Amino acid sequence: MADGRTGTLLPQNVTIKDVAEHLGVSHSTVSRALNDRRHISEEMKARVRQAAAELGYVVNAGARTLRSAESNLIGLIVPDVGSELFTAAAKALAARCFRAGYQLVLCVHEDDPEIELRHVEALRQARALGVVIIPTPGVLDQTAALLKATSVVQFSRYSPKIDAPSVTLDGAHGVATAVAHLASLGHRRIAYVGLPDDRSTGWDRLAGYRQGLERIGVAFDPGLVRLGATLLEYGRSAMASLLQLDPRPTAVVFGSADLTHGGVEACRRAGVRVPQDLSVVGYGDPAWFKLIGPGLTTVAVVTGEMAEAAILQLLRKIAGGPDEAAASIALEPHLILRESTAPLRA
Amino acid sequence: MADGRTGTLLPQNVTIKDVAEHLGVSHSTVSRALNDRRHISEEMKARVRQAAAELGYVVNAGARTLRSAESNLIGLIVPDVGSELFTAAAKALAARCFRAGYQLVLCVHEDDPEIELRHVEALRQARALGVVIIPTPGVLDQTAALLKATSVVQFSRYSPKIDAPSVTLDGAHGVATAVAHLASLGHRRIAYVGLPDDRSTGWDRLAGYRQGLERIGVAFDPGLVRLGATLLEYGRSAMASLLQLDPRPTAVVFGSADLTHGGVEACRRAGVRVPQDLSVVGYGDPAWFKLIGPGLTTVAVVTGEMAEAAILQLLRKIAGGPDEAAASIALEPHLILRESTAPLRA
DNA sequence: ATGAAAGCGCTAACAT
DNA sequence: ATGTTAGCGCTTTCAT
Repeated sequence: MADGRTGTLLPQNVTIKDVAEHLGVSHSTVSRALNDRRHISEEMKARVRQAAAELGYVVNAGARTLRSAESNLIGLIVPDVGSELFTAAAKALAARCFRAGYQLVLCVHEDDPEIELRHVEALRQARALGVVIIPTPGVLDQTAALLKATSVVQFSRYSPKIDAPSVTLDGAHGVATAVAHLASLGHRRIAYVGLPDDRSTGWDRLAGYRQGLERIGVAFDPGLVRLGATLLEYGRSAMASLLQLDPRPTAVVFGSADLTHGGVEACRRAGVRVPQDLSVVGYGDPAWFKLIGPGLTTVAVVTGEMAEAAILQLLRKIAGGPDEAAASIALEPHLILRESTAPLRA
Repeated sequence: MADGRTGTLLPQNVTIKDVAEHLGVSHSTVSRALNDRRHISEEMKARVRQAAAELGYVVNAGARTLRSAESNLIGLIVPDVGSELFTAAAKALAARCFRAGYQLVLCVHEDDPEIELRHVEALRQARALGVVIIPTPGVLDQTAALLKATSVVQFSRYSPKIDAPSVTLDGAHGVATAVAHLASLGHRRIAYVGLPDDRSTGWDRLAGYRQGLERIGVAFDPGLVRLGATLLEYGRSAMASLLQLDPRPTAVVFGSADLTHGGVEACRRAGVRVPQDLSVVGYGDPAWFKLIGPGLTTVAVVTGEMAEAAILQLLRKIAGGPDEAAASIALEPHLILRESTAPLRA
């Protein structure tokens, strides 16, 4: 009764055997023809292709995976899907994967280690070939263990638990440069709004802030620092609270694009003029930063380059087997000077 | 020699047979235990789970797919990965898929129908359960045919070739409303910068522009219309050329977020003040639109709602089989009034 | 150049 | 409650 092969409308289950039967040949011949193997006549190849097309044959990737023990899946594991960083990574990965015949599995963990684990499990189950991961701050041991069986590259963030090379940004350098720039304009009360220091990107950039201050001989003042993870909203509230201070900071450096976004919003709401009342250095460089007020001075992340570097590392690892050596690299950000910073006014 | 099962460092290929052997039971018992089937003692379940964990067993999704003829893969096919729309769709889909135990395959076609086809082929090969697609303007027949074998929902754009319901936005309504708003401020020379009319989103919004003009009794003037697809750059150049006109338009409506972005940039470069010299209505509402100048008046797309609607449709189709009826729906955008439009000056 | 047969890892129908 | 067996669709020996 429930025979999938009768004339039910959908030609769902056409297999290599059906094609073979249709042609009166063996199914291995069909396989050879379709896969362009040797020891098969051109004529047969043509006939098989023809028949396959007519019958609507579609190779079953699952069966192939079963035989070869490897899929064509590459996992992209990220905290969220709206960030500049994600966009760059996804864009580069998508293009490269497509060209190489891989499929890209998108996994969003929202900074939840449990969700992250479940994604990694699913990728292992699917015998994913490789993984690009922006890890959560609290990667679980089990996650790290599972990841060992695959080619992995850490992207943007780095977790020491995960035994895989990383492609990151030298955030410390970026933020230190921002502080130096502000100092050169005469600023001394420089605030910092950044990510929590439980993640590599957080402590890295915070360290840069401290280094920057040290170099200009200004003591670190915890009262001028705000760290938080809810990004947009936190940027708003942190900036608002800094504006309450007396004396106010004369400049502020942000540690993420979303925090910058929130901070700028807060300034606007409070009627604070940038850069007349407050100099601002953002972090990251979404295309719209240049449209904010007179254009936002910012620590520009070379997202495209980072993404390309990560993908190339991954593809190399995949091609070279699990032992392919691969070094972690950290790219240098650079300061883009626009109009949101100005000399300190007496 | 090349025995995967010897003590090579990676415990790659642990199968249920290995677990069974380890326990001295049959592999079907292991399967039952692992899948929580009936007719199996709690004790055995526990022993099997324990052993599986110890040996590092990971189920082979490929084999499972082979048996069941269905994978747990859902395809998301989109033109690009940076847009507000994509972000909304990916976010909603990712969350829902995760909860339902599906994996999300990201496919980027860059508006190239050939690439689109290859993605659809790959998804068919992988026996994807369902597909959410923002189709290219020129969907190929073969693509449409392949898509028939799967549960599909069209998102944002609609292609008549594809036999699947769509969740779109009533762009005509949105743009017409924008025109009406400008007319109420006294504007008559209202320009339009939009997408090419080869895609549903293009002609739809253009139609809205014409309707809007008609209602206020202004003749359609092709000289005030610019249509292009390269988005950001086109927005810039189209706006620049409109600003050359004599007499200039006193207001402009955009037909996409990226075009808006480019257009605003062009205004800024040309030293045109918004809204004093030119009233501007954008399209879409990325979070940063409110930070542009005094805040951008815009046709707000309810991306979140759209995405949710699309996902729900898809999940329903997947659950209900291929014959599950599903109606196309078009959501209403609404105008968000900020400060980029002003009464016409004499 | 082609066919026959085995087996990848899993589930499920059918014994016991 | 557990074991035996077959078969999903494919690739790949090994025969012929």
